[in-house]
Amino acid sequence: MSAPQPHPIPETIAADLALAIHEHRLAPGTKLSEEELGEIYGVSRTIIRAALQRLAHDRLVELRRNRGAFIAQPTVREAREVFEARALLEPRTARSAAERITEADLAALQHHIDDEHAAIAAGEAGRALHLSGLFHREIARIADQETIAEFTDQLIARSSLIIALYWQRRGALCESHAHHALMKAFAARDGALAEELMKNHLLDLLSSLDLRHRATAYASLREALNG
Amino acid sequence: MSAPQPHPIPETIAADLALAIHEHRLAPGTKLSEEELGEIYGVSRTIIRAALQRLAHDRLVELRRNRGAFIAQPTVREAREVFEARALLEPRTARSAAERITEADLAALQHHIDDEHAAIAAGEAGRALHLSGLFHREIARIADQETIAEFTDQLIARSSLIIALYWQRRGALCESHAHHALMKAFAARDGALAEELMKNHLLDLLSSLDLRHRATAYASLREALNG
DNA sequence: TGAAACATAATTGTATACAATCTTCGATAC
DNA sequence: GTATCGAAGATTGTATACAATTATGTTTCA
Repeated sequence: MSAPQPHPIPETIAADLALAIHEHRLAPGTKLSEEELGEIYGVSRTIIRAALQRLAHDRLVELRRNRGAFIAQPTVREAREVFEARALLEPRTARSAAERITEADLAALQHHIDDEHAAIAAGEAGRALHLSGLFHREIARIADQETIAEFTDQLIARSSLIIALYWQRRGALCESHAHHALMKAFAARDGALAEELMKNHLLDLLSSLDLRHRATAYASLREALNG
Repeated sequence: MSAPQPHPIPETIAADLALAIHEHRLAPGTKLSEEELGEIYGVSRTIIRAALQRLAHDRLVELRRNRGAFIAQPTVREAREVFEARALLEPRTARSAAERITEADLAALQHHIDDEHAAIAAGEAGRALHLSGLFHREIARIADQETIAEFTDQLIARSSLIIALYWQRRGALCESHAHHALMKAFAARDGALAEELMKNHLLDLLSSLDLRHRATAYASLREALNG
């Protein structure tokens, strides 16, 4: 959606597409036609190509030469590596965050959790997943490590694709408990506990994936973006 | 250099520019004119813009809207964060590498060290620095963690810029000893030792930076790229 | 002399046109 | 009936043209 922004620069469009991917409105493997995207956003292919290139660099989109752009389909190996990388970065980040978190930060985190619950209650699974990612993103921001936070952002985004492909038992709200426990550690400024909880949380996530099968579900571009 | 490739696609040009940055032929702050680059590489601005966008995503180039592209000038804070991130990723990577390294890998690493020494002996400081980075890059490859290796690549590239800006006492061949010690740990398949050595090596690098002053040195585009 | 304002030039941002490549689908041969 | 070849169509790759913005240098006024 959001066609007529004041400056529909590539960045804006890339962000919109990324959101659609996070929320599972665009499924892995979906072809992203340049002309169609151009019509949807009301810009020329020049802008679309820049946006697609950006997404490709974040590994959310795969560019095949002379073939076009497709929503990425992470392999089993990539899925493992992404969560292993997260398990390397985020626990340490959680520790830093716990050691410097402010009351305002705590309130913001709680807000994310509340929104996530509301989305689950409303049956908006995609939005809930996105908000769950934002929880992790917020922690990286609180830790005040911009460079690592950017890597984490990228890994969270790729996790959305991985979950779309390999998470079979979707209904489970397995994250809620872990996020609540993390909140308690943050509130107590217990860095060691936060680190341990985050580590286990990420390993739980990885083990909850079924890396044997791939789920498949497609949707048209206009359906996913215009709504 | 390297103007008439069979397919001077953006990727090729971005790699060439990245090499020039690694080898300190292009200094931080240098303006990258689209038209001039287009003439140098014999392609239109379309290709150049794609290459610049890619480099911007790797933080080697900064894009200022309506102003143009410039070789990035990492801040003091960014310099610290980059080496902290490396200190978080690379020691673990070195451990994995040590545990699975093959004889062929060892030979390749030794080859890098030899090349580096040859470059130092020949007074090619820029090339030596680049080869020093390749040593780290090779370790990430050996560890067989593609995702983390990519992050490491990016951090190594940014380190080149940081060294250009903040490394005052350049003559010192401070890395040689550390790389030799790492080689011994790898040869002994001693993961714990490799992890420890890498950690200290990176902290040494950070502490050898003078984060109070910025060095400045410019060169013309053609001078840096056509040679 | 110094600063502000304007005109001109240069550079980047975007759209469009054309070329190259791939896909599709039908015809033909076996 | 299947497979292969080929032509038409569609899509991406690149170059160019034009618009928008910024940089520069000159003029004018205090």
